[in-house]
Amino acid sequence: MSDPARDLPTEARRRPAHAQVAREMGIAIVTGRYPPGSNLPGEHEIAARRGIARSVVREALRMLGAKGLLESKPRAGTRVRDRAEWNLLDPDLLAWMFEGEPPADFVRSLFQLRLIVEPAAAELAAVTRTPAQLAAMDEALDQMALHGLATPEGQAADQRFHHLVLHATQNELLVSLAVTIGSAVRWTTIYKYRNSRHPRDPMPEHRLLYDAIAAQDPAAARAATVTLITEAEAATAAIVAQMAEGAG
Amino acid sequence: MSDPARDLPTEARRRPAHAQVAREMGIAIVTGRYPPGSNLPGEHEIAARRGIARSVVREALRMLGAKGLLESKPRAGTRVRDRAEWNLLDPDLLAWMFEGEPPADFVRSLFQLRLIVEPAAAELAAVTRTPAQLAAMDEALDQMALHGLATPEGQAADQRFHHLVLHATQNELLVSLAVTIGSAVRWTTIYKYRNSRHPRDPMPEHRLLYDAIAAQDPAAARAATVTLITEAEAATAAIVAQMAEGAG
DNA sequence: TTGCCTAATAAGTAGGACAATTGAAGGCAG
DNA sequence: CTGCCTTCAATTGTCCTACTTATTAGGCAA
Repeated sequence: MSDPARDLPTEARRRPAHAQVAREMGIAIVTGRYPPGSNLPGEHEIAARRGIARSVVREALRMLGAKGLLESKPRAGTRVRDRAEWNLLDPDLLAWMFEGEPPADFVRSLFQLRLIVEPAAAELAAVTRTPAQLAAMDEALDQMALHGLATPEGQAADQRFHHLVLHATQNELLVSLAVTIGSAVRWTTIYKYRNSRHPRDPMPEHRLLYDAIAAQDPAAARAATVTLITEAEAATAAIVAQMAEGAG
Repeated sequence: MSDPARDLPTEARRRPAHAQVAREMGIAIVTGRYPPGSNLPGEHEIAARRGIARSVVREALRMLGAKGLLESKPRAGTRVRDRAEWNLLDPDLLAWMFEGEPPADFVRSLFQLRLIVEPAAAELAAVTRTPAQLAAMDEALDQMALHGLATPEGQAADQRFHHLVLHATQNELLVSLAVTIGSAVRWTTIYKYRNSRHPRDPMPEHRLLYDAIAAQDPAAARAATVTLITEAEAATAAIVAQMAEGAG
């Protein structure tokens, strides 16, 4: 009952120190506090400043290096690599991007990518889906309709439905993309329902997509997906504009 | 003078130990030697077996963990995560996949992804490309025609051309995808020209794509890209079949 | 000016020690 | 016998300290 900070997704609950440090430094980098080409403080200094061991710092730096953010050389120090070399499709990186204020250009890129990948995936899924997957999609939509998209359960069902569609393509690279995109889309959904109440009921479109996949109609599946994403983008754009208004 | 193994691209030239270990263990994991769900040897044991310090092992494990391959917990050890949680869009992971024998299903997924992303990107690029980018593409194609695709220079020019197309979309997520896909495609190209001599001259199709982008004709750009990838896939499939024949 | 050589510096590696966590064995009560 | 609880031990997590290696800046000589 009295468990403080349990339903606060922003606060981490007892993660290893190296993961914590990696997260904080990763956010600092992707939000521009350490711009590409600049050097990070030395390992000793970072460790001393945070009161932790150098090994922890090094493990964190290795993690960020594995994501393409950093490059370390003796004597030269640790440099932030050029943005083009970052592995932006990394789920952590995506999430960290949205920790700062959302860059409008990045959101645009994200929806553009969705508009490229997901309609094509829906086409594929309409052909390759199994009956079992179809049933799972049906159930996810039921859950979604039951709870509504304003609730965490409903949002989870939404995510599950879209993930199922990607998964049905039998293409593990597309599934991997789904995880990445999904983590980012979660953010837009949260903001959408935080700032405006029920902008539109997306259930009819979702059902349309489901019906197309059930009927194994690729063209209809594509059309339904395009509609879905386009509307989501429009809604998000409205929110972003509203926020910019409020800020300006 | 006496510097052995200097011009061997397969062998790493003095990389840090932690990167070396991460690479070797990463390959062992993605090629199935440590299957998902299984536990790795303990950190002490790995260190002792390889004759290195545990700190080096831990840094390597953190790198693999950052790519979604591992999950470590006290007492429970370090477990290989489920394949669905791997970050397959990571360039290193992609490269490591091809260190073993190429999984046919994975190659299929790769070309399917290319067929989804690159034609759409070409459409975009045809509209958004700048004159400077167009000129760079032209030069890359000239280099490609000059050296031929059988040479490293020609292959580099090919990569550069495709990268330029993606870059012209002004979408950094697509660019990031390009790096990933490109690193994998490099493998297929190498094999293609190692096992069969000049299966087909791809220059006309490349020029067709260039002309479409120059004319800002999205439909033509899409069509040309589809042709390019389809032919590359057919050629690769033939090689894979040939290799399977030779193996069986 | 140019080239080499030295020295300073920061990352890389090693190795040991202890703490924290947690899964599992074993004991206790029902 | 069953199920909960305690205790234990194994493994990762963290810290420390020393040393090594690579790299570059800057001095020195030609």
